[in-house]
Amino acid sequence: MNAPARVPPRARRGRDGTDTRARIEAVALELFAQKGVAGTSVRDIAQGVGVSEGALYRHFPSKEELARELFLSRYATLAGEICAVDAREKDLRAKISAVVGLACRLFDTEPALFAYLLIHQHEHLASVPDGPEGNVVEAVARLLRGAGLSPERATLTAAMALGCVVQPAVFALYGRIKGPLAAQAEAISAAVIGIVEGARHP
Amino acid sequence: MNAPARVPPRARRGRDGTDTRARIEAVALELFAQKGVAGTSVRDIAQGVGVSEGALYRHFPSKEELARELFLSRYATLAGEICAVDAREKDLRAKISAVVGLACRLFDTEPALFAYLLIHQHEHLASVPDGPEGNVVEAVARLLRGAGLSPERATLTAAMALGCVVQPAVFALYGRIKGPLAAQAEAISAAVIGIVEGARHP
DNA sequence: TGTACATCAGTGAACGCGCGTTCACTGATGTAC
DNA sequence: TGTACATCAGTGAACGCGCGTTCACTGATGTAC
Repeated sequence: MNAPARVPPRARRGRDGTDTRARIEAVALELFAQKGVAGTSVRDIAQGVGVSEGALYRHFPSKEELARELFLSRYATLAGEICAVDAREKDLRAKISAVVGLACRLFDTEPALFAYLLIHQHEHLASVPDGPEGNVVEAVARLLRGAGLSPERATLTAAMALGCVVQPAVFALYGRIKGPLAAQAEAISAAVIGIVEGARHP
Repeated sequence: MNAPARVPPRARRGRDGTDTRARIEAVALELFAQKGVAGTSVRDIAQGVGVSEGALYRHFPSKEELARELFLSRYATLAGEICAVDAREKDLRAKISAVVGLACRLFDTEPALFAYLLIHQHEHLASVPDGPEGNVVEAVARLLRGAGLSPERATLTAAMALGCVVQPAVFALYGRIKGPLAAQAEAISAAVIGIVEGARHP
C-alpha cells in the first residue's frame, strides 16, 4: 500500500485528447456565433473538427453543456481581464479607457467570440457566478464602486457604460459601423467617462 | 360584367379568423420571449391558443415566418413611435426624454414584447427595412442628424444612446435592477443627453 | 527488456424521439339567383 | 324567401426528416512486474 515510487507529474493515460478538445471548442464557438446553438448540429461541429460525432461526447457531456462551458469560461476570462485593469490602473479615466480599449480589441481580434458572448448572454446569464472574477457586470460594477459610486448608482451606471460599448459592437457586427471598433475607442471612452463622472457628481 | 351594385366594405368570407390570428401572435410572443423561437414548438403555441397545430398554418406559412412577421411589425411600431416623438417635440432634450420615457414604459408594460425584440434582434436585424419608419436604429439616427450631428457621428452616438437604454433593460430583465424601469428614466435621459451634447460640441 | 493488462480517444452505425408540416375532411357562414 | 354552391377557419391523424445521444468496438499508448 505504499505510494508509488515515481508519481507521474500529471498522469497521461492513453492518447492525449487536449488538442481535439481545443479544436472542438474553436469550431463550436465559430458555428455557435454564426448560426446559433440551436442552429448548429453536433454533426456540423464534428465535421468541422474532422472527427466522428461520438468523439465529442468524450470531451463534453452534451451539446448544451459544451455551449455553457464555452460561454462561462470565456465570460470569466473577460471579467478577469477587467479586474486586472481595475487593479493595475489608479486613475478612473485610465481604468475606463483601458477597459473600453480591451473590449474593442477583443471585438476586433476575436469577432466570433465577442458575437457569441453578445448574442447568447441571455441563455447563460442566469448561471454566471456572482463574483467579479467570473462576471463581467460585477467586475464593472466593482470598478465603479471603487471610484466612489453608491451601490445602487453603480449598477445603473455599469449598465449604461456596458451599453455604450456593447451596442456599438452590435452595430459593427451588422456593418452599420465600418472599420475596426478600436478606431471608435476614444469616442466611446469619452462618453463612458461622461456618464460615470455625471453619476459621481449628481 | 358590371360592378356589383353593393361593394361589401371589406369582404368577409366564411368565419372570421382575425381574433385567432391575434391570439396566436400574443401567445407566440410570450413563448418566444420566454424560451426562444427554437425552444418553442408549434405544438406549444397551438396548445396555448387552444387550437390544433394545423390551424396555425391558416394564418402563417411557417413558424419561422410567424417569428419574423412578429418581430418586424413590432419593431416598426416602435420605430414609428420614435419618429412621432421626433416630429412632435422641438427641443432636443425634450425629444430624448420622450424617447427614453417611451422605451421605459414599453419595457414596464410589455416586458415580453421588449424581451423578444431585445433577444431576437440578431436573427431578424438583417431583414429590417432601411427607412426610419420601420427601423428603430435609423429613427434614432435621423433624430440625431436633425439635431445637427454629422452622419458618421450620428451612427456611433445612436449606438451608444440605444445602449444606454437597452442595457439597463437587460439588467432589469435579470433582476439586477429592481422596480419599474421608468423609475430610472430620468437618470438614463440625463446620460443620453450628456452623450449627445458631447457629440454636438466636440 | 518483454509480456499482460489498463486506459482512453476515437469510430461508425444505429437508436428513437420530437419536430415542423401536410392533408383530407368538417361545418359554419356568406353569396347568387 | 329558399336552395345550391363557394369560401375558409379549424380538426386530428399522419408523415418523414434531422436531431442528440448511445454503444460495442478498435487501436494506440501507458503502467506493473
